[in-house]
Amino acid sequence: MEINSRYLLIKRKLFEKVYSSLNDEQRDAVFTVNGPLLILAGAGSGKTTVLVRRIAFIIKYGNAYYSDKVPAGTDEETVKRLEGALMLDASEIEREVLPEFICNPCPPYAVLAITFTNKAAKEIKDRLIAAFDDESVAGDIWAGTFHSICVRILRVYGDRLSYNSNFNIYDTDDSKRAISAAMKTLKIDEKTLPIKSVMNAISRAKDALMTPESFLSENGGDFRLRKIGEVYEEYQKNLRLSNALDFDDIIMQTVRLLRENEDVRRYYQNKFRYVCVDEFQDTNVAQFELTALLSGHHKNIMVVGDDDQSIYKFRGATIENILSFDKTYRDAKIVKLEQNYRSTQNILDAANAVIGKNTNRRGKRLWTSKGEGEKIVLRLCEEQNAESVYMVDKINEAVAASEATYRDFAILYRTNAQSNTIERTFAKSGVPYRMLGGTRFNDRKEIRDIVAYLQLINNHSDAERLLRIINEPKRKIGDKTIEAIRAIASENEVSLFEIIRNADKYAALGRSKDILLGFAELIERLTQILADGCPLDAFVTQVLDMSGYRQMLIDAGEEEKDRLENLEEFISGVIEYQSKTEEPTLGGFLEETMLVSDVDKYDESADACVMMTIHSAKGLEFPIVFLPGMEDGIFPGMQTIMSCSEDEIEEERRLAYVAITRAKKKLYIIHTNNRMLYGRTSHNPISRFVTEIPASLIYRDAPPARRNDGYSSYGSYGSYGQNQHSTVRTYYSDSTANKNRDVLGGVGDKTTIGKTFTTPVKKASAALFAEGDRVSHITFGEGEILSVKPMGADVLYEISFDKVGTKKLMATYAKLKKIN
DNA sequence: CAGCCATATCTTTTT
DNA sequence: GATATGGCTG
Repeated sequence: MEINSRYLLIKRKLFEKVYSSLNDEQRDAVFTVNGPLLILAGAGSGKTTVLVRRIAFIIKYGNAYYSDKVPAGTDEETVKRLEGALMLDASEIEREVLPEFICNPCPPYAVLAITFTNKAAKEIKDRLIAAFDDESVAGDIWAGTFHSICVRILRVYGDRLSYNSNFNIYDTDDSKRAISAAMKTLKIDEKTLPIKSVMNAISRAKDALMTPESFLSENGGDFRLRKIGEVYEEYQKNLRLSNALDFDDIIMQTVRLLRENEDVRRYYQNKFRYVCVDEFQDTNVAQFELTALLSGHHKNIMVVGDDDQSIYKFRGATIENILSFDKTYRDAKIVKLEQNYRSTQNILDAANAVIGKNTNRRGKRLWTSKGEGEKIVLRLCEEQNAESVYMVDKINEAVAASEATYRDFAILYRTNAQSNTIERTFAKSGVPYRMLGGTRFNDRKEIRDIVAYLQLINNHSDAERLLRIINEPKRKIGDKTIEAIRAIASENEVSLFEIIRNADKYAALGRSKDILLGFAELIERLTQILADGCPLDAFVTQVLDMSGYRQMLIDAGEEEKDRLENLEEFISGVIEYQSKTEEPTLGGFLEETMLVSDVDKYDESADACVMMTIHSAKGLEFPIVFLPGMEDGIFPGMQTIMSCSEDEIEEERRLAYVAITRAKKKLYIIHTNNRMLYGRTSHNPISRFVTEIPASLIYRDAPPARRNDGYSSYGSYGSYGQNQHSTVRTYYSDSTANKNRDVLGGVGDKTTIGKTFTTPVKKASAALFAEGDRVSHITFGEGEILSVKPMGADVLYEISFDKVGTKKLMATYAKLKKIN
């Protein structure tokens, strides 16, 4: 063989040995450095490892592996030496041999890694620090969320879009208030046009990079959409006057900045030699465009994702981004990671079977070297309490047998509504648990208020924050005064604060002018105190004192004690920020407050079961997973079923795939005969996704035999039931044990259960109306019933409304009235 | 302007 | 069934 080929071959072997802890595909992904690269990473396939090691590889070795360059003077002797080096152990090779292959390595500041969540960004940063053993190298790498990276760019170049660099960020709640205000200005009634749908439409428009102008010109024909477009226009105008951006703006305006400013675009395109994007299946149009722009010069864009785990369509993600990546980037290389390091083969087979029913996917098949493992346990319970009790029992059994500890268990549900029953049962049982997704600390009123003060001090133009606190504590500034200020401000196209500061110049503000001037002075004095170098924590205290906010809470006495405590905690947060930040500033603190939620810092060390929605479980793994409520009507939900849209069913199926693949060792699937939902008992059939799992993978855990009441509709495994029954008892320590046990076993005299069981469940509002009837609906107005279809316990009406066209409505939800 | 009662609503959520 | 919001009244 020719000397050059031998050299290249042995070089690659040396790299492969050093990276032998990775599998072939993972290694290929790490070594592929140049050009567009799509990594299709199945659940549990070591995605983050690959991402981090690839970045480290790029910085250490550049294109060393795939480069065909052979150094001048390479001869037989060189090759012999390298062949000899193969005998060395991996760390020796890495230390002594690999450096001679370095080929055009990349400085750390030229690498950009983008994620969706702070948690993911932090994990990548931490692992990079570990990889380099040198914090400064890792620190130079741009690793952050889409939003944090865009804000970083906008703080520098925002002036090109006429944003001041101290712009504020509006979260969903602020933006809701602002949209509501815009609708008021336009005299659009929130009843005819629900604010939620307006918010959603505007948000989707921004995701798709549509300006108010393009939105209006595209949708001018439709009355409803035109109204939404007008709100969008007004809202956007106000954001600008407030020198504020909402979450969607942060991305969209960055794209605009890069598109419209060649020098800025060039600067970042030259800067970022390598762009890496995590969770690519969750990107929307704007984010896709952003990554394309940033990588537009060097074209070294790597994206990792899993089309089968795309579950955020409702917030604008377009699965097409990942499905057609190689159409956008014709020369893209695709690497599939299908080896799973998390679950047993049974669990993977179940997941493969379910997701295999989807058509709109690239196709992957997860496998593991772990072996089959236990079967998936399928359990039918009578109703939702029994379902919860079953989970408690299984957890107690396993813990008592020392097979697991509490933290090994996760309960994943489709909707938060399911969590109530579950939580109640767990609370009674004494099993320690942790529930994710409650109200966040930062969403509390007092925290939002103090943050609003700080935001207003940071950026006097911020209208929403000003309105939030101008009368908090009460300053006798009422609606009329505010309306007057608004009118003047809007007329002059200046900020509200500007008007308030000059309140004495406007006759309309006559009576309130002293109060308004006093408020302006308060804000300006505080601004001065900060400018004079007051440390942040002391400053926040000043704000609380001078504004009278703290006094207001103290005066309220015992009732508001919690709020005072929360404010103390907030100040601790400020102190924490100060100590970890080199140059703490108010702006920096506020940015972190807005862009970093407190959800990701829950205590993982506590030995407790975890409960959360399937959505929030994405990316996590647990030895034992319970999936309660696996019923058609819940999962997939009623809305999805009624939409009759294959796309939406596929999205739900992906969610089912995510749910199944969270489990490492054991998976419990639970469904019930009767379920109380929205105040009604419904009997849902088992989820279609469960029926898609091959029976051979499933063990049906039959409930214990019922008392001789003739209703044992399921095959009764009497002895098993008895057995389990007594096992259960052992672990209950408190007084509620008997009650729980009764529900589970169905042995007791729970009349309610008996009733639901014996009486056929009433058809909700069955056949109240017939085909041809004229009905009226609270939002849709009047219409004619086209068809009546019984569906489970409910009835589906297809109604042709006079004003809004044909809609399908469930009798239970649609409050319909007959008209004669 | 605050507090109370009536009413509507009922996926999924991070930034 | 539970909750959040809104409108109304004192």
